[in-house]
Amino acid sequence: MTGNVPFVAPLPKGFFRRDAVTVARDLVGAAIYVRGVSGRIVETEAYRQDDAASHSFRGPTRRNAAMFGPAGCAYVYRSYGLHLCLNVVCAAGEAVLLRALEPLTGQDIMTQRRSQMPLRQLCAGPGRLSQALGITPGDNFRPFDRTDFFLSGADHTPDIVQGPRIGISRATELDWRFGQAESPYLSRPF
DNA sequence: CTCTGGATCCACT
DNA sequence: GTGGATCCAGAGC
Repeated sequence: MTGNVPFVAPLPKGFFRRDAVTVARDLVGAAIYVRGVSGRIVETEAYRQDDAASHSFRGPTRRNAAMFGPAGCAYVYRSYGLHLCLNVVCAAGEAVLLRALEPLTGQDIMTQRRSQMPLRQLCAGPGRLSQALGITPGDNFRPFDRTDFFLSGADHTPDIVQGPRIGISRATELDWRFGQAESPYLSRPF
């Protein structure tokens, strides 16, 4: 296994203010730092306003307000009444769902938060990822612009695979799920 | 106001 | 592979 050393490469200005599909692809291989723990992003999904599977499809509401806020901020929502899911806001009404990480630092903390789950499953899924990172509803709207809440560019360009998004019932024909090829930390194989 | 169905995870069979 | 947990936003009346 390689790449267990954290890296920091600030993303270019305007990186997030783009099409969510482009950002979703470009975030594979990037790293996320949240309050002392970090991971490499190995799986993402894009959601756009012209996309029947997106929370933003029918325009701004109270829940999806962050999706219409500044690019580069978090959109956090509760799923199935239990889990939290973490997105990064892109262009207006668009966001990238972070679906899986390869744990980098703070593995002990993440393991504790995740009830001693094995490394491979620590961040393999949007709810698991949010729990491992300690994301709360209070992180909704939070900009990724601090050392303890940050998104870094990739330290190398991984091979990318893509396919249909998971767990949706509309717009299933769109291949807007992106992953790092052959990563053992994916929520599901492609 | 009521009703429905999730951008999920986990335990169990 | 299946079903339960758990709850609230959004839609419709």
